[in-house]
Parts: sequence; C-alpha cells; structure tokens
Amino acid sequence: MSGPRFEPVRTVRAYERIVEQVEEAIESGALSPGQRLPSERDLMGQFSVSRSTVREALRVLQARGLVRSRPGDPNGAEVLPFSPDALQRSMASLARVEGLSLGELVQFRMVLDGSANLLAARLRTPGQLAEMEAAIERMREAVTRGYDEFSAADLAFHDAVARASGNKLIQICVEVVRSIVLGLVADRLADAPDREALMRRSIRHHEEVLAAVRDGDGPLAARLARRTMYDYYAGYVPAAERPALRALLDQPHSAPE
Amino acid sequence: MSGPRFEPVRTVRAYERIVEQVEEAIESGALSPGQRLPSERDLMGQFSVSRSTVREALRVLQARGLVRSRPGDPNGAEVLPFSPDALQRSMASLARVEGLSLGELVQFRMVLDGSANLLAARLRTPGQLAEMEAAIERMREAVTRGYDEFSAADLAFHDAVARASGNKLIQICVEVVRSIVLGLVADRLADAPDREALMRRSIRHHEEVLAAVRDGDGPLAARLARRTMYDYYAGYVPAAERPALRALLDQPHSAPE
DNA sequence: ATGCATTTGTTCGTATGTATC
DNA sequence: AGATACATACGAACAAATGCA
Repeated sequence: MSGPRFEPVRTVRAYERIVEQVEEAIESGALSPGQRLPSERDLMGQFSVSRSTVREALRVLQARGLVRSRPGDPNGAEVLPFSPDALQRSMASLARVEGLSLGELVQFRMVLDGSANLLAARLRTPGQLAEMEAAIERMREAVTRGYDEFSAADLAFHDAVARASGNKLIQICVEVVRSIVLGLVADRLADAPDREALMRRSIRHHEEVLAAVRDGDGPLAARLARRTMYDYYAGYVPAAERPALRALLDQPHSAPE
Repeated sequence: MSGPRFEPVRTVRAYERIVEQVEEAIESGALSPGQRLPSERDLMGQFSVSRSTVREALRVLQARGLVRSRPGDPNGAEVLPFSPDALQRSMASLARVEGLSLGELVQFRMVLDGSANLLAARLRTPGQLAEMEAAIERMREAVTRGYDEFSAADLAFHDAVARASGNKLIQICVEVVRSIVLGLVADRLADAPDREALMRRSIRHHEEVLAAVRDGDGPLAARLARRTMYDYYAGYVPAAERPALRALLDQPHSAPE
C-alpha cells in the first residue's frame, strides 16, 4: 500500500544556493585566500539570477567572514583567509545577549589557559620556550613604559603558550575570550591606582609559570596559570562570583561539607 | 603649528548602519525575541533607503542568527532568541578551513568536559545530581534499544554536568564541540562491531565519574571524565595524535625524558 | 598626474509566489 | 474563496570609488 518515501521539501532561497556553492568552493580549496570572485555582473550570468540576488549572497558570505568586496575594485570580491573574527563576534554577542558575566568569562579563561599551560609544559619546543622568555623580558621592560606595552607583552606570552599547546582550537579560543574580557575591564585595569605594583606582581607570577613549563611539570604550570589569572582579575569580579572561580584553584583534596 | 587632530574616515555602507541599529536594539533589549521588525516597506521609510538596502541588511542579520523572515508573513521579520547556531557554524567552519584534526577537537572536549566535571563536583545542586543519575539510568536502558537512544542519553548526561558547572560558556562550548566531533565519527561509532561492549564500558566509566561528582571530589571527577573521553574516542584518532591526548591524562608527576 | 573604463553601492519600479484573515 | 500584505526576485538606472593606461 505504501508508495515511495517522499521527503519534505523546504523552499530554499536563490541566494542561499549561491552561498552554498561559493562556500563549498572555498572550503574545498578550489578558491583560496587572496583569489578573487568574478564580478557581480559575471556572477549574475553564471548563476542566472539578478544582481540583487547575487549581492544578497555576497552580503551573507561577507557576514561570515569569507569574502570582502570594495566598491570600484576592478576585480571581484576577495576571498579572505580564515580569521576568528566571526567566532569572536558570535562569542561577544553570546556574552551580551546571553548575559554572560565577567566571572564566567574569567573562569573560562582560567580553564583554557590552565590547559594550555599543562599541554605546553609537555609539548613545547625549545624555540617556543624562548618565545615565552622573550615575552616576559618585554613585560619587564614595559613596566616603566606604560600599561599598553605591558598588555601587549602579556598577550605575547599567553599566545606563545597557546601555540605551544599544539591545539589550534585552544589557541583561537584563548585569543577570542581574552579580547572579550579585556574589552570589559581594560579601562579599569588601566586606571588602577597601584598599576606598577600590579604589573610587577604579574611578572613574578608569569616567571613561576614559565619555570614550571620549563621543568615540564604540567599540573604545576596549570595550577599556577589559573592562580595568576585569578589574582589578576578577581578584583574586578563581583564577590558573589568569586567562589566559583576559586573552585578552579588548588584545593586540599576535597572539602567535606 | 599642528592644527586640529582629524580622524581617518571610513566610508560605512548604508546597510551596515541598519545592521548596527537593529543589532543595538536587540542587544539593548528594546527588541526582544518573538517581537517583529517592521515590514521591509516600513523599514525603507524609517531608514530612508531603498528596498534592496533594507534586504541586504536583513540578510546580514539573518546570517548572524538574530532574525528570520518568511514570505507571506503578515508581520515583518521575527527577532530570534539567541542560539549557539552561529557559534557552532563558526567553529565548524573553523574546523574545516583551518584543518582542525579530530585529535584537537577531542582534546578540546577533554579539557571542557574535565573542567565542567571539576566545577560540577563542587557546585552541583541535589536536583542536578538527580538529573545525572537519571541520564545514566537511561543509558543503561538504551543498551538493548539501540545506539541512537544511548547517544541521546549520553548527551543528556554531559549536558547535565555542563549545566551544573554553572558556566554558560562552558555549557555552550561543550554542546558545540560535541556535535562537531559526533558529526565526524558518528558513522564509525554506530558501525562499531563490539558496540554493546563499548556501551557497557562507557556506562561503567560514567558511573565512576558520577560517584566522584557525588562525593564532591572535583579533581578526581575531572581526571575520570578526561579518561572516559579518551577511552571512547582514542580509537578513532590517528595514532600520531594520541600522545597529545594522553598529555591530559593522569601522569605520575612529570615524566623525565 | 589625468581621464577613462569598470565595478560596487544604491535607488526605483515591477512582477510573482505565499501566508494570514 | 478572495482580499490583503508580505517577502522574493528581476531589471534598468545613476552615483561613487577604484585601478590602469
């Protein structure tokens, strides 16, 4: 009795088909970063749609960070190299819309940075270790040269650790979350009254982390990294959220209730 | 001599201004999920731009997962509740374009799931503990009822743990990365010859994790969770990548080389 | 350095399919 | 069933920006 199994059809917009095809071409490597798409007029020919449709597709591709187009460019839209911008915007939007608290963001950084240090302690190459040392040296020099340079050197250190972890996903997420957190507290960090003391203490903590990474003691490096992060940011996190952060720090085994 | 400090100007597209304004309205709460935007015709009046420009803006908003529009809808575009879809697409695209290996994804899951368990062990409520127990019970029942149900129950367990961590960012990332990993290995998992034995072993591991969470022993729960994940997925990860995964498992302090 | 041709950004008008009342 | 309002899609046109001869 039962006839052939039909599947429900969903009407798919014309511009979506275009997006799919271009996306596929980029992900398959047929179109690589730096290359140009045909001009809008060519595209309307190739897809046999109107220019408006082509443009809507290009807007979507641009919103996803895959291409960029400028007026007057005799070549078509440019295929962009991957960048975590889209990821970052999604997370930033998540943070605002979903009401992510600073505490949750810092906690996430503690998790990521701790794990990155754990892995880096085991997997680092001598060259990566040298990068970390150089970054700390830059931090020392920056103490007298202002907070901006200090922050840049600090970034370089955490980046080097993230790279040494050997996990690109960790690396990118560290970068994304860091920039969101900084966006939330940068002004307060820069205005801190005892800024120089903060920087010096931060450097000392980073040196301890580096020593653990150098020794290959992953668990220690992870613990120190989490504590460093906590010390640096806890003051900006509402007191009510701090216990959740401390749950990531060393604890004398389990605390019975 | 130096005149007033002029700032570089960047020409900003008309549709971008529209996107900004609508985005701002949504993030500020002036527009909340379920509400409707004015119709495209109204919008072209309010922004005094053409229809095409309005539509390009709507395409971008739609691509970012903020609104949805259907033909024939007597109301305008619908404001959507936040969903991690955009985040997930960004990460999935990241995984393909950037060539993320299965090993890196599994490693990331080990990090997230381990941390979620660590936090859950300290912060869980009795209700959340009951959810975890119920999920494991569903896993037991599902052993004889097929892999799909088992997988769903497994998902429920990890979700309950992630919720109990109290960190929405961890929760969302766990969900996103899990679905990407499953997309890569689902077929191989389903076709495993000794599927039932795998399921039984997985249940045993989950029970151990749950016991640690119940006891409030965070570090133990984290270690067990990472090991559970490793045992379940390591077979699908190329042997060359496995040492990086094992770097996240317990190690007798540091292994001198 | 100046035009020129081309491309994108934007507008307007029109026709068509579709969902709601 | 019909009227209405909506989104989808097309095509022609003009302005602004770019690259190149």
